[in-house]
Amino acid sequence: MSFNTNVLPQESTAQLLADSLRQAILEGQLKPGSRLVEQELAEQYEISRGPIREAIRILAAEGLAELRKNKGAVVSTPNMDDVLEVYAIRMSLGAIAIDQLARTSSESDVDLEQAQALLEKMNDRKVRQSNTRMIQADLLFQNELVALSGLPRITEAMEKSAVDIRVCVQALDIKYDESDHENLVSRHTKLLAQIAKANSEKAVELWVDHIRKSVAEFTKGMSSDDLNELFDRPLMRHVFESKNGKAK
Amino acid sequence: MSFNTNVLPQESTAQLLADSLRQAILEGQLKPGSRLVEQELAEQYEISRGPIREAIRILAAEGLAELRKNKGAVVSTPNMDDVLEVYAIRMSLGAIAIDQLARTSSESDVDLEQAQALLEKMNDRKVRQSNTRMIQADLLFQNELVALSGLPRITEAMEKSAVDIRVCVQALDIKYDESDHENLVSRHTKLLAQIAKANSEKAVELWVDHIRKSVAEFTKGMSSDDLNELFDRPLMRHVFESKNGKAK
DNA sequence: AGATAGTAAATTGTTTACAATCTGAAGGGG
DNA sequence: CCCCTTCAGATTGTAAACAATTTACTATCT
Repeated sequence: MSFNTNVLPQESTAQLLADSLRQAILEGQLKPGSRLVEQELAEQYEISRGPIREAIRILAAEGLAELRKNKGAVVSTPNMDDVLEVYAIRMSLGAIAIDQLARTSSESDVDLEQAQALLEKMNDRKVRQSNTRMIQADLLFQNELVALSGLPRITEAMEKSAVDIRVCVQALDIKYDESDHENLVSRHTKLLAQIAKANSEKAVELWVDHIRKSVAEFTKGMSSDDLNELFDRPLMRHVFESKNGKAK
Repeated sequence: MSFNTNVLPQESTAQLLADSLRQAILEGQLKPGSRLVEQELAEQYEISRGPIREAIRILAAEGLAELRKNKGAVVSTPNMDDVLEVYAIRMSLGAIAIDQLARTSSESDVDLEQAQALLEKMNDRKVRQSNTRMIQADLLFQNELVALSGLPRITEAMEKSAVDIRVCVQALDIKYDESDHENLVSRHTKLLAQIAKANSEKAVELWVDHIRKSVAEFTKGMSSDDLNELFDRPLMRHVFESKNGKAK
C-alpha cells in the first residue's frame, strides 16, 4: 500500500471558520459585544451562510458568543467572576488529570517528551518577550499534561477553559512581568519531574500551588480597591483555602 | 410596567429536536451505535435537514453523538472508564459549587425551597418504584443545588455530566435497590441542612461522601472480576482516596 | 409633545436544489 | 483466488431562494 496522502483530513469548513473567528476574538480584532451577522461574515469569507451559521454555534457552545433567538449572536464579555470560576475549574479538574498522569506515567504508552518540548518553548526569546505568547505557551504546556492523562472529558474542559483564560487576559488587559515568566518555567520544571517520578501526591500539590500563584500574579496589577472586592468573593476563598493546600 | 406575557420564548427548533433525540437515547429507543441520518430524521419529523443538522451538532457537543466528516453521526457508546471520569468530575466541580452555595446561602437572593421541593419529590411512590426515575430525581436535586451556586460554567458542566450518567445507567443497565433509595434521600436531607446552616466545610464533606457512596452502590451489581478490574484503575483510587476524604 | 400604530429594511430561520464525498458491489486483469 | 478499478446509490456539505421575525423609523392621533 502506498502511504496515505490524505493525512490532513482537513477540518470541516465550519471548524476552520470557527478557528478563524476565535483567533480574531483572542487577538482583540473582534471585541466583546460585537455582533456576529451571518450575511456580513458570509460576504467577508466568500462562502454561504450555512457554514458561517454552524461556526457561530460552535463559538456559542464554547461560551465565546451568546445566541438570542431571532436576534443573532454577539461576542460575550468576560468579567472577574468568570476568571475566578475558570481558575477554580482548572485547579480541580487539572488536579484529577495530574494525579492520573503521575499514577500512570511509567506505562509504555505515555511519553512526556511532548510536554518537555512545550516546556522548553517557554524559554524562546520570542515567547519571553510577549505576554500573550507566554500565557499561550503556559496553557499549551498545561493542556498537554492533561491530554496525556487520557481523560477525554477533562481534556476537553481544560482546553475550553484555556480559551476562556485567554479571552479574559485579552479583555481585562492582564499583565505579567519578566520575573513571573521565570517563575512559571521553574514551577513547571519541578511539576514535570514529580510526574516523571510517579509521585502523584507531590505533583498534585505542585499543580494546585501553580494555579494559586497564577491567580496571585495576575492580581498584582490591580488596584487595592478591586483587590479587596476580589478577596471578598467566596470563590476566591475557595481557591486559596480549601483542598490539598490547607492541610499543609 | 405590565407583567411579561412573553414568558415562553420557545426554544429554537433545533433545541427542541435535540431534546427529543436526547430523550430517545436516554429511554433506550436510540441505542448506542445507531446512525443518525439527516434525511431519515428530516422525514420522520417532517422538517427540512437544516434544523436536524443543527440538532445533531448539539448532541455531538454534549458527547451523545460522534461526528465523522462526510460520514454522518452515530450515537456514542459509553464504557466504564467514562462512568468513572464523569463521577470524578461531578465530585470535584460539585464540591466547588456546594462550597460556594453554603458560603452564600444566607444571602437574600438564594432560596433553597426549590431544592427542598425536588428533594421531597424523591419520596413519591411513582419515583420510588422506578430505578431510572429515582436516578433522574437524584440528579435533578444535585443539579438544582449546583445551579443555586450561581456559577454558570460549573452548572453547565454538571448538567452535561448528569446526562452522561443517565446514558451510562441506560447502556450498562445499572440497578439500585430499595434501600439505596432510602439512603439517597437521607443523605441529601443532611446535606441540605448543612448548606442552610452555612457550614461549608461539612457540606462539602457530605457531598464527597455522597458521590463515593453512589459509586459504591452502582458497583454492587457487578461481577467480582469486573470489580477487581475497576478498582485497579487510577481514577478509582483518585475518587476514593484523595481530596477531602483522606484526611478524615 | 407624547404615545401609538403602521411600515420598510435588516436579519435570522427554513426550505429546496445542487455539488462533493463516501460506501459497497460488480467486473476485469494478474 | 485476490486485488484493483469503476461506477451507481446513498449521504453529507454547500449554495441560494424564500419565509418569519425583529428593529427602527415615520406618520398619525389625542
